Amino acid sequence: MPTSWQDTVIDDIHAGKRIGDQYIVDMIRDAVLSQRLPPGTRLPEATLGEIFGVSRSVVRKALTRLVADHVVVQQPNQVARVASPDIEETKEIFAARRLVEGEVAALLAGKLSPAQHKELQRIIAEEHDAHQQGDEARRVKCSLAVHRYLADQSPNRVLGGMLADLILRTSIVIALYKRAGMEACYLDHDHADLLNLLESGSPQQACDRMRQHLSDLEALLDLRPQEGRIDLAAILGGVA
Amino acid sequence: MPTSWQDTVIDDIHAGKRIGDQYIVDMIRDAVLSQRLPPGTRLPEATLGEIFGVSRSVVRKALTRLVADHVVVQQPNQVARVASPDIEETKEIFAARRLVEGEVAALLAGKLSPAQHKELQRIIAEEHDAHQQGDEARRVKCSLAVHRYLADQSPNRVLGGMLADLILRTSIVIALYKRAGMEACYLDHDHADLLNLLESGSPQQACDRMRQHLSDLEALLDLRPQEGRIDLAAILGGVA
DNA sequence: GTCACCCTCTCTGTATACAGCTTGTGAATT
DNA sequence: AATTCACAAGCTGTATACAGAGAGGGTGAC
Repeated sequence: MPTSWQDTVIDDIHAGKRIGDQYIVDMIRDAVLSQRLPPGTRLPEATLGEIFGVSRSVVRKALTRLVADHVVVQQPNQVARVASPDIEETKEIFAARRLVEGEVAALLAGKLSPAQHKELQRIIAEEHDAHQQGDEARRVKCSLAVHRYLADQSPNRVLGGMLADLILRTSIVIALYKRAGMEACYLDHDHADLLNLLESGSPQQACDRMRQHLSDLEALLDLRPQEGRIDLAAILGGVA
Repeated sequence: MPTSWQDTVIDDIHAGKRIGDQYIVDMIRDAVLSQRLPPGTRLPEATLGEIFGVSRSVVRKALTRLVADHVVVQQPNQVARVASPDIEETKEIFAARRLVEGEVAALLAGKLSPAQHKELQRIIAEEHDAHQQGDEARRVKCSLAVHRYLADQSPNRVLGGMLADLILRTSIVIALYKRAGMEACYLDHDHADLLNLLESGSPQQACDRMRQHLSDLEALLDLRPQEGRIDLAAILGGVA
């Protein structure tokens, strides 16, 4: 599976890009966000080193940072793995995200610059388009882009950073707990609604709508305490 | 300055403790919390390695983690330093902390176990005692202990973790911006009040009181845009 | 057939070596 | 006296070597 990265990496090297720990962190983060790296995936240092063409020193630094971000878990003398939070932690992540992203929405409400409004509109339009065409991967990417943009544009950058972390962790738990058969987590007009309230609503309205949006998202997951399945996936997991 | 650590470290080694990156992270975190390491202090890898009796590999891992925690800042090819946030970031840290710790207080309100109540009471009593005796260092330690205990006991551990980070960052900015002449940041009955509301108040009341407490704390700082002083301290700084 | 043990292989933890960048110092020049 | 240039020292970035922990498989005894 990481073999598919090889080519990208080689391209980037030829493009003169610098391969360092930042690069590796970005690549892995992105792979987790787009659910190309499922929770529980093994991430041996030597393997990653070969893929990215660097020594273990660099890989280790990248992994340490990813552990701090809660994207990767590491136990002493064991292979690092993509995190796979349990159900309780999942609920806590959503609760935390409601709190933080609700506040970010409130801070942004009524204060969007024309450029910001336009950018959000563009992303949401593309998301809608992707959905129409059934291009699921692109739709997910756009959906994430909406929230990541809000995190980036948060007037309070500390909150913005915290939100960026929570978005990442949310992606992981969605990959873990999305209902089988449910092709996607798509709430049709939510993002457009949200944009309207950010543009012309009160902070309280924007906050409430955001919190509702996130609760709806959480409700699409299957968070009942069904023992077997998750642990199996996580522990036997690998990439197979 | 770090020489004072030497002895502690040697003791710990003889006590059979394992010196690893976790140990170093804890020591530095603690030194920052108790304001023994002022913002801007240089932290060269080799020096830390000698002090703790480990190689740079271990020190580098510890520093990477501290950077992720926003306790230390690192620029390429430059010595790591204790973070020294600017005034704007300081305000953002306080705003974020009001949001998070307010929520934690709300979650805890009316749900304190007898053991939790007792422990908080004990810490607050010791804080009061330390204040009476003019033992400033101990009072600060107790004051921090109150908030750290709340972070630890947060029913939502994700929020708890975020709060722990914010407490650390708050300590740093207090060290940076506390008013000269103002010996301490002590709000006499705030913690006792808070405990009362956590015990018998509504979530909303506890949240509001916590937010107020944090705003009062922020108000004790000197956050006017006075250029020179801070940058001087941070940049010329060192430990001198 | 099953269980226990041992061996091997893989992977991580740590130390160390070397290369390159950055900064400060001192001399030479204007 | 001020300025610039060059050299030297201090530190970081990266690679690599080696030791030790863990997991899995195979073999032997019961």
